[in-house]
Amino acid sequence: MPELPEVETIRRGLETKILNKKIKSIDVIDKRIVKSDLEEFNEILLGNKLKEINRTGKLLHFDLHTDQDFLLVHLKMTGQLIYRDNKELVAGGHKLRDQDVQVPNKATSIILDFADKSKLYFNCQRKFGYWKLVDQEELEDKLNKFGIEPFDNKFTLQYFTNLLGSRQTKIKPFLLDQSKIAGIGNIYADEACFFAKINPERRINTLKPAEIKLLHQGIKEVMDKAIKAGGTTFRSFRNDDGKVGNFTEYLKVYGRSGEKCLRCGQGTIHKIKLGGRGTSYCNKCQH
DNA sequence: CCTTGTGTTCTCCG
DNA sequence: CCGGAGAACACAAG
Repeated sequence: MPELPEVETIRRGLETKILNKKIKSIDVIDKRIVKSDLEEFNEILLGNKLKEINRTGKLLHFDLHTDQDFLLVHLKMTGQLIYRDNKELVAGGHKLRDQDVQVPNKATSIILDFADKSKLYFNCQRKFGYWKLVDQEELEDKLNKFGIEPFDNKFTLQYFTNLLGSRQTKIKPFLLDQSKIAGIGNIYADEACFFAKINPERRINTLKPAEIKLLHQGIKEVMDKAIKAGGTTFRSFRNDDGKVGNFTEYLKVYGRSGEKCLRCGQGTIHKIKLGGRGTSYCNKCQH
């Protein structure tokens, strides 16, 4: 599941590769992905250049060379953005090395061809992801709906404490709310709660200041380490080179249900449903 | 029926 | 009665 660390991994990767390259052709293989008028989509992108790649939460937004034009790309659950340079081009597409994703493949939904013969492939197995062209106003409307970025300097312990307030709601669904904090998804919500030794079902107004401090630290630390490891590949995540992320081996609770707790050695990782989401935690050391 | 991110809809409460 | 909050549900495809 691409969450903040995975999307940031892709953003950093692509930033060194596709900026200011002329888009020579666009192949929209699956029209469902494009949420703009297809004709207009082609018209604006053809011959254009991507000037900047930004990320807010789990959403990528490309600043196009022409004024007032922005491209939103959301990976949702299974989206991949894979870049291949002209050296890897063979008949029928780009051939890959071991453990890589081969592109194009049956999940490939959009292909951008750049003037230097490099290509950007958008793969999306479940077709939930989208590409959408927006103007400045729509971009701002969209971005304004997001809460604070966890790595924003303004995201201090005090800010987090104020944000939590005296709500009675359970902590995990709150962490997943993109309008409060941007970019936390199911994996890092569970991992941050584990870090802070907090049961994901705890009501916010029962959290002690020391627990809030640990949770604030956990959100930042877990995602910082995940970015440094190039993200988590649980199922389909690949970086812009088509490679898996290495944070998977550091996961403490996500995907470990039924296994012994790696911290206390006594508890077992339990899996429950919380707010409609699978939720994993240690029954012994998370209170 | 499961997976998760997100948008919509509903209810509740002040 | 309005607005916000939060919960519940719907939807995407395999």
